[in-house]
Amino acid sequence: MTEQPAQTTTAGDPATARGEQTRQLIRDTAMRLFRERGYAQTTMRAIAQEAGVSVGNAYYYFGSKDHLIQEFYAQSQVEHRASAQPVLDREEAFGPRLAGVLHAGIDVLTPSHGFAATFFKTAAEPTSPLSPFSAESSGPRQAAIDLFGEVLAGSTAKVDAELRPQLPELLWLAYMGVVLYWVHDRSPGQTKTRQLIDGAVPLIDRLVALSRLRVLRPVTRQALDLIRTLRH
Amino acid sequence: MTEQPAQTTTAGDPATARGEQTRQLIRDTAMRLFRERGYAQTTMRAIAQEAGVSVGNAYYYFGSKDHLIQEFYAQSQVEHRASAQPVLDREEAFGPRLAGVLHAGIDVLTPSHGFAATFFKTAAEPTSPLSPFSAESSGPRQAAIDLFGEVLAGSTAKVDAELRPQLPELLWLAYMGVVLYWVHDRSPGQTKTRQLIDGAVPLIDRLVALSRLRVLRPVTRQALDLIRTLRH
DNA sequence: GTCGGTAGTTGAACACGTTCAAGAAGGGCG
DNA sequence: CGCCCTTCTTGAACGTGTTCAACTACCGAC
Repeated sequence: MTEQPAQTTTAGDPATARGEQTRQLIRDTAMRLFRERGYAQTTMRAIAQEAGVSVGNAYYYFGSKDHLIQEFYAQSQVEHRASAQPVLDREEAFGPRLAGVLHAGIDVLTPSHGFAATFFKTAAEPTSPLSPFSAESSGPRQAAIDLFGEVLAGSTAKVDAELRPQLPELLWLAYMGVVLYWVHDRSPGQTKTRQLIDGAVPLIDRLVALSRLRVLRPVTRQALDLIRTLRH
Repeated sequence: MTEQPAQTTTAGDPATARGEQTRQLIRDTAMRLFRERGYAQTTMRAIAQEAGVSVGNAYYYFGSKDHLIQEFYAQSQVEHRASAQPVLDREEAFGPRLAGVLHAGIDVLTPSHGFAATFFKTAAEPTSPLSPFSAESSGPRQAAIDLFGEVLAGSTAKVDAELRPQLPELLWLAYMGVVLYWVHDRSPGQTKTRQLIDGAVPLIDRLVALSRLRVLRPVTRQALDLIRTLRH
């Protein structure tokens, strides 16, 4: 439609540059329609028509309708990382850092609450490449875990030596729990989820501090052993 | 096909007795095919054909393919309750009671691991009536929570007075976590899930006992307050 | 016995996600 | 320019879950 020079705007991978703008066009159209109508109500035919391509062409770039979700997934992760940066720069204490990063994650997701909720079912399926535990999404997952690693590393918190290496992954798991709650949260503006974060963070903060307590050492060790056993 | 007397075998609700055996026939056929071929590979047409009815007739009894899952759900709950009974009769200590009931739940689910895993995605969708948190499944859910109430009530465990009323629901939530792990468990025979139960139960047992400890009182209270706030 | 209404049943039709054989576009190379 | 190969694009066709207007079977009332 629009006339443009030979080189792509983003100047990405030159080996696959040819269809790149078509790919982005389809992706952006899909994201828009998902937001406007919801996931189930957006048909592949509608996406193709609005993007001005054929149905089959959409399938050339995205193996299935679900794969379009993965696009959303990756995009959200990047936005989360970016919107968490100010918090990591500003805060020093563990609690505020964690709370800030969790809130930032929900901030990013909030505009898509309606349709994100619908598609999270796909993410829950173990066989799906969309599962946050799957190998296919290990990239975004590791990035997310690393983000919580930064939360911890940049903080002044004193953490039990045995707990420390496991903590980022545990915090990520807690974040998954927050997202799960958010998905089911029907309160206006998902305020309950905000309460969950604000309530759970001091609790986590406290528990992390308590993990160094003598009485709790055996429990801590027991729990960590279990986690190590269960990791695949 | 087969000749039978006027009264139904189960002699259930007389008001809706007429189509009851057709309903059961469709349900049983669906469950069998789900087990044999998996959920996605079983078509509504195949169910109808094998049951010897028309496709539309299956939809007369079950609003959607998903609703057939709910049937599996309810059935599993009943079986769980039944297979947990010996444990509740035999054991007196909290730990063994809890472990026994959790293992019983997985025992019931195990033959269906293949297809149950696939359909749990539907249960994760918040808008779905299949969600364990939804109003539609409040019946089975309450029954399940009550089961954990029995685990606690019949035990000799000493529990913090404030924690006690919340504990059955928390234990059910933990059970949901076990099921979630089981769904993703690819280890042969799902042995990892068994390890999870055997590892987590002593931990829970220990934490419940510790909840009465003075140092932990504030944390316990803080956590319980949060939970009460978040319940809808 | 006949009538009427409810419960049950049917199969064709619809919209959807997905596939695929066929073709078009583009570019390197003689 | 002509050739070939890869990349990209198309739209018809398939199988699926679901709907629905029409039909049949039953059963109580008159």
